[in-house]
Amino acid sequence: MTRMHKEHNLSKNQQIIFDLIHKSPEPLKAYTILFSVQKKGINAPPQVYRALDKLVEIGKIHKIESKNAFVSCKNSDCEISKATAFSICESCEMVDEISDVKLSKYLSSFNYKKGMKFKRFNLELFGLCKKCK
Amino acid sequence: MTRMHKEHNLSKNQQIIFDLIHKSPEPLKAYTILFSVQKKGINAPPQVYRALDKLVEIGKIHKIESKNAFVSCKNSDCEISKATAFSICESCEMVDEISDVKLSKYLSSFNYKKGMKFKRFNLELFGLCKKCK
DNA sequence: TACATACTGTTATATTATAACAATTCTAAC
DNA sequence: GTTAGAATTGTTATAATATAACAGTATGTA
Repeated sequence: MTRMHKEHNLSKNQQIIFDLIHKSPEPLKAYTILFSVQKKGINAPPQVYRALDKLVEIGKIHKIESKNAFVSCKNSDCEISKATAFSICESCEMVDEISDVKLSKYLSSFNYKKGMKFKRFNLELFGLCKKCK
Repeated sequence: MTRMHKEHNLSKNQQIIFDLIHKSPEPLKAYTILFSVQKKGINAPPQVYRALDKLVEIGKIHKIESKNAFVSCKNSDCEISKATAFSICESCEMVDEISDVKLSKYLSSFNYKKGMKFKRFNLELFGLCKKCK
C-alpha cells in the first residue's frame, strides 16, 4: 500500500534522506544524517549509506569528496552528475554547486595526451566566499 | 641569495614514507603504508598521518580524494600543489597527475559569479586508460 | 646555553564505510 | 490476481580511515 512519493521516484528512506539534504544549507555528513533520521525509524549506518549511494547514482545529490559530505543537486534532477564542480569556502565551509556551461564543456572535452577519454569529472575549487573575505 | 622555495629536508619518518609513495606505481593508502613501514619502526597511525599531512603541505605528495590515497608529485617539488589535476582509470585504478599549463591557468583564473576568488583547486577526471580501453 | 619549534612515540578513541544475511515490498509479466 | 525477479529494508557486526591527547626527543638558532 505504501506508495512511492509522488514528487520523485524515491523510496521511503531515500525520500527522507533526500529531503533532509535538500533543505540543508550546508553539506551533511552520513552520521549527521543518521542522527537526524533516527526519530523516523532509520537506525543503522547501512540504511543511510544505501540511500546515499542510490541518490548519488541517480544524480539527486553529490558527494563533496574533500569533506565526505553530501549536497543536493541544484541542476534539476542533475543531468550533469557526471560533470560536477563545486565552490567551497575554506572559512565557513559553504559549498555551492557551479553550473557553468563553458567550464563543463571545456572539461568534458579535455583530452590528456590523447591517451585517455574522460567520462566523468569532479572539480572542487577552494577560496573565501563573499561573506568571509 | 634568494631562493624561490625553501628546501625541505625531510625528517626520518617523512623520508621513509615519501620514498615508499614515490616508488609506488599506484596510489597508496595510509594503512597500506603503515603495514609497509612497520619493519622500519613506524608502528602507529598518527606517525603515518603526520608524515602524510606534512608531505601534502609542502607539495611532495598529493591526496587523491576520491580514493583516500596518496601519490607523489611529479612536478618537481610541486609548485602547483594548489592546482592539482588527476587522470584516473576506472578500471585499473591507475592515477596520473596532469600537468597542463592551459588547464591550470584556465581553472586558476576561473571566477564564479565574480563572488569568489579561488586560491586552490583539485580536479579528478575519470575514464578508461589506454590499456583498459 | 637556553629557548622555540618540529618531530617522534604511544595509547586510546572518533569517524567513515561496508559485509553479510534475512525479511519485506515493489514491479512487470503472465 | 499470481508470481517471480529486483529493489528496498532492517539488523548485527566489523572493517577502514583518521584524530585527540600527552609525554618525550631532536634540531635550529640567538
